[in-house]
Parts: sequence; structure tokens; C-alpha cells
Amino acid sequence: MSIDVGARLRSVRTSFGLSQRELARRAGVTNGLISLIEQNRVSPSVSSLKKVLDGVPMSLAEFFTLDLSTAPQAFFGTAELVELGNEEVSLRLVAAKRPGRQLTVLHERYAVGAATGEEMLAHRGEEGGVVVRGRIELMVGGTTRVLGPGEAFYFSSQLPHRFRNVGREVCEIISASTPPTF
Amino acid sequence: MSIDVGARLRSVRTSFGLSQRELARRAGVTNGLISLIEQNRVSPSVSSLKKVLDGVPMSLAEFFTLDLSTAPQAFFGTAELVELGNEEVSLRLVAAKRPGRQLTVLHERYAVGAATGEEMLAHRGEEGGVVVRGRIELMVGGTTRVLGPGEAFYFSSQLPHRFRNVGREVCEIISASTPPTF
DNA sequence: TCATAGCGTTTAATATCTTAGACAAGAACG
DNA sequence: CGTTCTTGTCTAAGATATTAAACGCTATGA
Repeated sequence: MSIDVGARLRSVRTSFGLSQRELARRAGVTNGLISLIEQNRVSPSVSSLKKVLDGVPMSLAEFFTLDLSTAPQAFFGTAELVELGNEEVSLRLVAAKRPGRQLTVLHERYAVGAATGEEMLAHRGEEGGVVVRGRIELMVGGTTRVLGPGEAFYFSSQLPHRFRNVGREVCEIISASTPPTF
Repeated sequence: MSIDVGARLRSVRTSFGLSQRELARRAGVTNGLISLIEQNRVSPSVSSLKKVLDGVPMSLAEFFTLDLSTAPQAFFGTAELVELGNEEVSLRLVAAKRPGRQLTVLHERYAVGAATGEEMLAHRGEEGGVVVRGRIELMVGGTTRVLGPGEAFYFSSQLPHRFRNVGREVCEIISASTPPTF
């Protein structure tokens, strides 16, 4: 069928967190038009569709290139995270199935005494994160430091690094790295 | 008044070698509408623009992604070929600067008056080649040109095209096909 | 020279889009 | 409980897109 412009526009608008009236105001059209377009009650002229998209903003090329089937999931429940780790170190991956992902976001959980291994890790890219609970010993390059809740890290992954839980309780970290390693 | 829909459509139509009436017939609209759109006298509705593009055929995404400034070079003079071979085997590379090329070259021979058929060819992929001997008339899109020894061609096979030997001797060309067989 | 056929353009009538404004439903608040 | 936001929807009137048919032009050929 003829390109579901309505669904595309609604998807775009809501993903930007805009109401019909707010988008209409930015685009210089009426809210009623947005409504009619989204219901496919009318097929907008290219010029008015462009005006609408200018309010987002988004180009016509991007609009028609959108793949609705791969509507980016923005929120993930605990059960929707993919478990990648082992008994000692739990790695819960966010947005695992998202194609073309440029980030690896992990919810890491280290058992008492657990570490990322005897060997130092080293790979391309950068990574960073924040400690949520417990205490983690982080070695980066030649430097070692123990981080507690609220403290954070960010370094080039090419530097040899290792994580180790030196506290008396489970340690949790939220981390991100690029390019995606998982 | 950005996004020159009229110029885009005219570029697309002529590159496919279609008249306004022929495109209108294929698309199921009137020739007058094509004319008005190409002059930017009206801004077509998305639905009618899609109908028009269906007659080419081309998707809305491709249409709005078109880069009018970078029209791919379709013809190459002798001086525009890049010499890659040695004394034993001479390799004159066609469209050397074209990125993402995916071709393998073949050898064809046309008898006097021979052609690839009355119908225009159109298929996926790309093709190119060099005339070795004789003269060949090549139609690509809306353009026709007679090529002689040393001259060459390279175009997207989606553009309607036809070869015809208009000389008085056998014509040899080195042609290419896609996807690459070697 | 006239006739025919093709081309892109233009115009008047019609179909469709777009606006302005009103409507009903839901949420926040006193 | 109302009041006052907001949300998306709907409708009649106005603006614009689209059609059908004609125009002027160029080329071809009898």
C-alpha cells in the first residue's frame, strides 16, 4: 500500500515527545492538519509535509527512509536486558537486538572478590560508567583506584584495564562503551 | 522553498528517457500535472508524487535522497581511461574514481547492424565497457551517443539502455556485468 | 504546403487539501 | 464536586492540487 505517511508522522512526533498542537505550532500549520495526516484522512502536499518535518526537525529523505519495523525501543524492563556474564560477573546488556547500535550499555554486577580476569583487557574504543553500589577497584594504564557509589570512570579502552570487587558486598556498575563489543 | 521537487522530478524523468505524457500514462495521472509539478507551480500531495514515481519506478526515499549535483558520469573519452596494465596486458580502467564499483569486464562482438533488441534493457546492477573496433550506438537513459574505438561507457543498468552496431564493420567492445563473476 | 504526431504549457472546472474553530474525554488541582 | 488545563478529533469554509481539454510549438513526411 501507499507508504503509511500517517503512521510515520505519528511515530516521528511521539518519538520527539511532542503533542499535535506543539508540533503544529513549530511547523506553522494547524493541529487539525497534523491529526488528519496521522489518520491518513488526507495525503499532505510535499510542501506542507516539509513544513511539518521542519518543526521536528527531520528531512524528507530521512522521513521516507525511516524503517518503522525497527522502531527504536527506548525503554527496557529488567527482564528485557540480555544476560551475558557468568556467576561471578553479571553483564546485563541494554538494547541488545538493536541493529546498528553504536554503544554497548551494560548493567554490571560483580560478586564479592570477582574480577574481569587475571589478564588486563585492551581493545579499541572508549568506555565509561558510574558505580551504583559497593566498591570496585579499577586499574587503568599504570594507575589503580577504588571507586564507590556515585563515582565514575571514563578512559580509552586501548589502555590495559581491569575491574575487581574489593568490597564486602556486591558491586553494581552502569557502564557504556563504543564501538559495541557485544 | 528548499527541496526543488520540480527539478528532481524532471531530472528523474529525463534520465529515464520519458516524456511527460509517457510518464503520466504509466503513473496514472495527467501530463499537465507532471508539467505543473516540474515547474514548481504546485506542490504535489505525497500520494500523487508516489503515483508518479511508481511509473519510473523509484521510491520516495530514493527521490528525496537524490543528489542532483553528483550526476554519475556516463561517458568517458579515451583520455579519461586510467592505464593500469603493462606491455603484455594492457588494462585501461573505466570509471576509476567511481566509488563502490562492483564490475567484471567481458568481451563482446557485434555484427553489422546488430543490436541488443528492439526493447530497451533495464535490470539491476551496473555495467560498463570499452569499444575496441568499429562503431556502436549506445542509448542510456534519455541520451544517445555513438562510440568509436578507445571510447567507453559506464552506467547503472536500471537506466533503460540499448546497443546497436551502426558501423560498416564488426564491432568489438569490452563489456562488463554485475554482480561480478570474477 | 498541408497534415499528422509528438512535445511542454496553460486554463477552467473539479477534487482534495488546509484552516479555523468547536467538540468530547482525560488529568491535575482546589 | 467543579475549574481549567491538556489531549486528539471533527466539520464547514477557504485555499490549493488535479483533471480534462485546448493551445502553440517543432519535426516528419506525403
